[in-house]
Amino acid sequence: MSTPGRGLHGHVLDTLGPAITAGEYPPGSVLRTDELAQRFDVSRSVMREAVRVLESMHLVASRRRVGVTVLPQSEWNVYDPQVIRWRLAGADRPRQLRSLTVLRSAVEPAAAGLAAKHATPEQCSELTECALGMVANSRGHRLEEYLFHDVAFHRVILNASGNEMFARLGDVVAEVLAGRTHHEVMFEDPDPAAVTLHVQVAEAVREGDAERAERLTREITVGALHELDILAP
Amino acid sequence: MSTPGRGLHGHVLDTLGPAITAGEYPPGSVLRTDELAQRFDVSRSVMREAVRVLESMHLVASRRRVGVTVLPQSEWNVYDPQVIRWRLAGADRPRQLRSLTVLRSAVEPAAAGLAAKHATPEQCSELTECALGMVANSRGHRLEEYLFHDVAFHRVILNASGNEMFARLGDVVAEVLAGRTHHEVMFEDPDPAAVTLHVQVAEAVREGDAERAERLTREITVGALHELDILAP
DNA sequence: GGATCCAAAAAGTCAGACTTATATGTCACA
DNA sequence: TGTGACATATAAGTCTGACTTTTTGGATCC
Repeated sequence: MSTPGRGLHGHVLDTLGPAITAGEYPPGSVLRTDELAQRFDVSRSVMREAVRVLESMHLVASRRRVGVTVLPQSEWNVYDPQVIRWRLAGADRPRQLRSLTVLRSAVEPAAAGLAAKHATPEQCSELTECALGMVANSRGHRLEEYLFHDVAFHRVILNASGNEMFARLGDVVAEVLAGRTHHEVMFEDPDPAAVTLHVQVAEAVREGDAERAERLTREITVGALHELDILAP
Repeated sequence: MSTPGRGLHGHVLDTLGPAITAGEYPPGSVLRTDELAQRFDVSRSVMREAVRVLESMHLVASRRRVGVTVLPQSEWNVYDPQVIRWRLAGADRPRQLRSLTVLRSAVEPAAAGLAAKHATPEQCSELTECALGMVANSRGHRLEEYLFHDVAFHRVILNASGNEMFARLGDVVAEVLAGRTHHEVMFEDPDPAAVTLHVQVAEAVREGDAERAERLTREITVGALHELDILAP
């Protein structure tokens, strides 16, 4: 997916991270560095590096004479892309998808409004191109092609907002959209209404109509939330 | 502030992190682990742990035969609380405050709307208490006391939304509010209109009026944005 | 000029010895 | 019986030095 096999400590993280975020070790569980090092067949130095990374994500806390304690979910850095990926790969994927979708529905309309004010001509073109790509692939079960343009569309909006915090949510949105296509029930072609809305958002941004861009994007995200309610009520 | 002196590698991070986020090492700069270890007078193992943490924040990338490369700002995990703190402590604090305030103005109204639906009686009480605390300290230059209740108020809203992603922005909001009080020009007492709005939001949440809670909270955040425009146009 | 090979450089890994903080149990004393 | 001081064991933290692996850049050769 992202950066696989960036050393031994990376391999350890790929195993330990998902295990912790999946709740395999309940909060308060204590792990010992030496034992983990043995289990993963790596040296203590490598294991320590892995623990440091988990610590920086606030998944664990390391204390002398105690060990490596697993922290409660409320402490986790849930905005860390790595943590998001681990959790989306795990058991409570539905819960995770929902909370991310709620976040989207707060952020994306605001981003679209700003994009209408700040988008460069290039970004406007890209946006139109993405919307057209969505239209072109909205029928005939071309789900992957549709997804590709959908993700690109939302990335452009977030980037064009000019706000760094918004822009960095591009990966999150991509994960959510991909998750919807790949894991949820999706036999049918995308909702034609949603496709139209994307085209209209591109229009509004091009015309600099912030209010309209925001309102239309809100309709898109409300639709996404509604979809979740239908699939997992 | 948070977890000072959690070992030697923590001290290294406290120096290197702010230096990198402050742009002291331009993107593409190459550092060598051994040299850094010497500079900070720590062993290579400790230095490696620090580098691993910076790497997990996507501030740097470590490659064999090359060294530790500083990544461009666009790669940074800007939602990492540690990174946020480092950047707020640095030179582009104003920019950072602005982008965080824009984020707030997208998220908090939505959170308030959800809070109106999901807040427990306890949370409603807390909210009212906070609002009253703000009123009580809104005059006579009791800025610290006012800030305390203001932060608590917004934390309760975010938590009561029931959305984990929103809830985890409590620390960010706290930093922004604290930053405004401590570093921006703020001779005068808080805007009475803002105080009233907080009281009204507490009311709306208590009454379960989501639409009103959202609208009032939007007014608060619009005010915060407007304030920034006046101070740093 | 281009493909191939070589050597240096820096990160990566490992093993072992030592240090330090601290939770916990022990024991004396009240 | 409870309480405080003290000893001890434990696990993280640190350091060092040797070795491995990957990769870059240049030298060499065709």
